[in-house]
Amino acid sequence: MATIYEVSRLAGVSLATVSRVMNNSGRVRPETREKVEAAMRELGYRPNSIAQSLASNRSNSVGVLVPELHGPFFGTMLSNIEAELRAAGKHVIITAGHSDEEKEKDSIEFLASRQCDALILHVYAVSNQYLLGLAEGPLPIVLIGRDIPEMGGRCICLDNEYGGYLAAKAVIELGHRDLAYLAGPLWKSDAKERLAGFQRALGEYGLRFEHKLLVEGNYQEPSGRQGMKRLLQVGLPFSALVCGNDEMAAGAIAVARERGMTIPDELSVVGFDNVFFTRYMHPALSTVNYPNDVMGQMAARCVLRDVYGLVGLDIRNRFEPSMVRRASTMEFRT
Amino acid sequence: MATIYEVSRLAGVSLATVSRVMNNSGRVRPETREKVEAAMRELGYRPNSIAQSLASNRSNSVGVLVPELHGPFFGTMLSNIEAELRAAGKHVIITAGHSDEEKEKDSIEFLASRQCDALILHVYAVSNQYLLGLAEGPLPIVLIGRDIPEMGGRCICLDNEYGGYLAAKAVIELGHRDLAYLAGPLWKSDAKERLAGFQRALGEYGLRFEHKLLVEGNYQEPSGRQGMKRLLQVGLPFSALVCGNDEMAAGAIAVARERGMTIPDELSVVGFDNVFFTRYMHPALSTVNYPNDVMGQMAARCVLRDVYGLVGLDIRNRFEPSMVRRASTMEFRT
DNA sequence: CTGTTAGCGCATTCAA
DNA sequence: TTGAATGCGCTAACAG
Repeated sequence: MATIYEVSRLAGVSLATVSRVMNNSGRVRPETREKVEAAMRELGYRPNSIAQSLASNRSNSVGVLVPELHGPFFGTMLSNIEAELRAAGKHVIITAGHSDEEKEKDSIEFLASRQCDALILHVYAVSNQYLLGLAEGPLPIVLIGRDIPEMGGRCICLDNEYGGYLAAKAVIELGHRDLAYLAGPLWKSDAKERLAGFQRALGEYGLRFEHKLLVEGNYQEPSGRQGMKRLLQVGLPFSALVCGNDEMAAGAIAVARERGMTIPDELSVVGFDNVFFTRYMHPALSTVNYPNDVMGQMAARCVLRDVYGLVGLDIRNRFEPSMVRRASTMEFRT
Repeated sequence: MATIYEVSRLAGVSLATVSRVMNNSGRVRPETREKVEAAMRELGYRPNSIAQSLASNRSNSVGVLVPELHGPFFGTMLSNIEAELRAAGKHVIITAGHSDEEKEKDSIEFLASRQCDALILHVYAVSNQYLLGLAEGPLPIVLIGRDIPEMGGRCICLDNEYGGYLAAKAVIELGHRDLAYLAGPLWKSDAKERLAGFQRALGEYGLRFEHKLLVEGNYQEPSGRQGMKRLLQVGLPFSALVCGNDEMAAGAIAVARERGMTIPDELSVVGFDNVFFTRYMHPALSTVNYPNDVMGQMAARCVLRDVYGLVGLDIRNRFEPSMVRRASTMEFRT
């Protein structure tokens, strides 16, 4: 690997000059620049970014922490974050926090020790207090999917409560009056908010919230299956099921089908997130759209602007969910 | 941020000693070690990994290049790579190559300039020659999903040909004699191999391969829809459809259903990869299992062993696909 | 067992 | 516009 020193010798200039042409910093006479560039080409020179980082105290890499790397939800988010950052020449270091406080903190430490210039976090387990403390430190952070007002514009989030509201409203307006709810893990703020929105809709339409028809899952498909079984055991009738996310909806539908129910004729089902596979399901799942792709992009732009000083970036912080009507819901019929 | 120098002063020892306790290198008297550790704790010291990398010429990070970050297939692969490497204290830098030669090379340059200790690559577009050239360079690489014999044990791959064979065999043994094939992009080696296996099975069972019932897609769901439409236009009957991957199978099934066909009664469908959503489909998709999770793990172990010198790791290079029979296939009936 | 010393490859003053 | 000098924080001989 050629170093800057060899380039400078071949070009007959000093280290500093080579550094200047690399970074377009300071004035360099065009002819000198040419000489240097020729030397770089001849040697196949590639700057050592580690050394650059050490000298400039800037690593050009941003750490990203999401709950999981697999699964339909975070993949698209990561994809957009990477694309946006990569286009700006920044590296992405990715870790998974597994919704566990210990692991989330561990990941953050991990990324921080790697001298990331900024962190993009989608975390569940760590407290707001912890995050605020972190935000006061020297390492800039941007949050996705979590709203902490004190953090100013450093949160990219969705109105989950309204999403839950929309989901309930969608089936209520189809005439359903007995709704069950298959919640995500209620210690997670988004799951709790979605449920709250659901309950608000019931209230607005004068429907009673039936506690027995609320079951808590963990956002995974198997818990959707389990939850559906529990709901059926309750013995109370319900003609519509609203789910905390799409994966649980998929599980619930599978169980309903095993029990001989047809969807949507005997049961309308609504998911949440609008992950890609909802279109492949049969019937295609009605769900609440979560624009996690552009939200990922916005988080990336946030660090591009705040940390790397890029200007003229279009950035939005708050997003509204929207209802996507497909085939898993239909009018209530007795 | 406290530096090693401040720690050494507080502990009343030299830089070198602090370095030794950090890296467990060289003998250090227990009491000295204690003093140093106490000082580190008191200062909340975290080593600057950039500086470590520069000094040791080792970045403790491995670059990973996959075609896409989203989608069901690579997510689980990445997840396992990250987990395995992370457990060993290594960082993962992820980029996407988008099956484009330019972008793949670009990504590799990108990762190399970041001083990765090794690269794990799942690439389609770059040539074997290019990869062999790369492998001769100073940067160790491990390939997933691609077999280049000259690379020795540095390939983790699946017998795609056999997978295609199994898929065809599965429906043939159910009595189907008219099979259609919805291929992946045939310039990709895995797509080509899967098709070859399919054809071999036909031959072994004395069936003729009908060119008109071969359609090429691009591994994405919309191309599955398109492909299915094209197949139906051909006018030749077929009672079974074998697909190059699960996403295309999902698209094909959607179209079949729009045309009023019932699956599997009127058409048996087989996918490939066994991605997670095949279980959520209705009917659940019969498919060929691709153990990309453990394959990712094995690739990670490969670099752990070859680059970081870990020993005692269980590593397998070649994997066999297996048929997963679910509900989308059934016996042929006239 | 511990301290001294010399870089790793580059950015960045300050002079010239 | 350019060059010389200094240091980023740490590892790795080498010496003691």
